[in-house]
Amino acid sequence: MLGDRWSLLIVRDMMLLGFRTYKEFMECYEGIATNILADRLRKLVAHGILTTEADPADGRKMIYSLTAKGIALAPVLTEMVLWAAGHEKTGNQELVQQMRADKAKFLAGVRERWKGRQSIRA
Amino acid sequence: MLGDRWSLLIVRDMMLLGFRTYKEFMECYEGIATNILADRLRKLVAHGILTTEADPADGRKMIYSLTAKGIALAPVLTEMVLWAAGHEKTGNQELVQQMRADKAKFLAGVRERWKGRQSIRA
DNA sequence: AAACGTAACTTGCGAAATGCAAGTAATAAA
DNA sequence: TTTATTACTTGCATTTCGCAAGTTACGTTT
Repeated sequence: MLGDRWSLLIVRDMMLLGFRTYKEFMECYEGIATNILADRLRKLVAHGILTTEADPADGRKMIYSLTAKGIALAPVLTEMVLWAAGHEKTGNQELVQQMRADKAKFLAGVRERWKGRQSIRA
Repeated sequence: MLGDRWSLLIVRDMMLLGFRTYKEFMECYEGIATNILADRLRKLVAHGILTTEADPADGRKMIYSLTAKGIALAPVLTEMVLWAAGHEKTGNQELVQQMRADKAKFLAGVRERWKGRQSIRA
């Protein structure tokens, strides 16, 4: 269900970088095909990890949100980031430091930031 | 590097179910193609997550072992199992109970069980 | 209001990855 | 010495993917 090249990256970057729109994903990932991005977003919604809603401020935009189930992936992603930081060359050392310094606090922060940002339709 | 359908399952089942040989993986996973299994094992070795060595007791067998880098994936896999258990229908509730009851103890147990079982070539 | 730009897609096509069936080589068991 | 087992490889059809080029709906500029 998350066992492909892009799905977890999408969730990670929503959670850690605050991505919310198609365009943000498209511009961030080199190599992702636009049909694949659309497909992955659709599947993540179908699996109850994301929701979509139209942006009230701009009718062209769709806003993606993490559901509770999606936010619950935070510990998985945190451990993955920490593993990668310890065993591979990775960027965003600042984030890694935060995670390492106090994991529980970091996770609480993630959950706090997503409070209220979730769409009504859980 | 782990972003495909099988790699993490292979590591998970080595870690949690004690799989060590090609045959064990082949019989366990429905749908995995034998060339793909060979390819994934090769790539995991190339990435330093596994090592291979001939079984001294049976010349036909190759024994796969987790490296320190592979064992370091334990927290990732644990969080994934817990997430899946909480949000999807999964099996092996006994294991899940153990993880939930005392995560640190569970992880210590995993590391302990793999002590000495690693091949000489780290 | 006409023209242009932008966001989120879909479609078509060649290339790469995958699943499946059928080998093969080395070793072990009968 | 024949048969079984283990760990693969090879060939081929199917599926998935990356890339380029639309398409549709909306927003912005003039």
